[in-house]
Amino acid sequence: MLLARYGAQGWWPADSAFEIVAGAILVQRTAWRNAEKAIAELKARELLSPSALAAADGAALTELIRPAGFAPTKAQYLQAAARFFADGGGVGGLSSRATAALRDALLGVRGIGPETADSILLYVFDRPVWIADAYAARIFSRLSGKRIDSASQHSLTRPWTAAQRSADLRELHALIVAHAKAHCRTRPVCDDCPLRRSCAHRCAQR
DNA sequence: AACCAGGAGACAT
DNA sequence: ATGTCTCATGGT
Repeated sequence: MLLARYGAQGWWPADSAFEIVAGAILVQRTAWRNAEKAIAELKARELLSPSALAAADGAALTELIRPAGFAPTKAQYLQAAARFFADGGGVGGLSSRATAALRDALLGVRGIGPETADSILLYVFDRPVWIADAYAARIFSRLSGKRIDSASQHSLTRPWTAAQRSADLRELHALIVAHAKAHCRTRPVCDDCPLRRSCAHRCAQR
């Protein structure tokens, strides 16, 4: 029903797989439009490849991505990720690994935490993974009427995904983001929420 | 002019 | 294992 309401989201457009990786890091705790500016700067300088980004000057990189916020930190994160992909033989080289092993390896990279790792698994490596992000937590908390803490956010959302197709999970994640943005903010009551039937608590009007 | 936007790491408990 | 604190910028 979310699909009917919001339509296909065409999620995460990017020219290359590694652009998605960079985007996933740059967008952390940041509005997409700000991350987008940083990506445009990187793209204009041909820095959106693991080797080029790993070789870039850190201070210069910091200036390029300043619009995305947390620039000094994210510059380090980006280069750590670039090194990881370069050392691993790029997306192609890494894709021979099993999902669980790949996830562990990603989590070992500075700047790649659970959400970013799962986003990369789903959108770069096409693995069927549920993304338990803040938006999903918001929706589940509205549906259940309970607060979703970090622990239950992790456990409650992960197990049933094994049989799902990655394409569906991509779309679902995108729809959840769209819905959470439109309805599940912090204020109460919404009359036209598509989840209203099962929405024991309430959704928020914008 | 406060408030928020696809988090993650360091650190303490 | 589970909570705080900090990090930084641009748009409403």
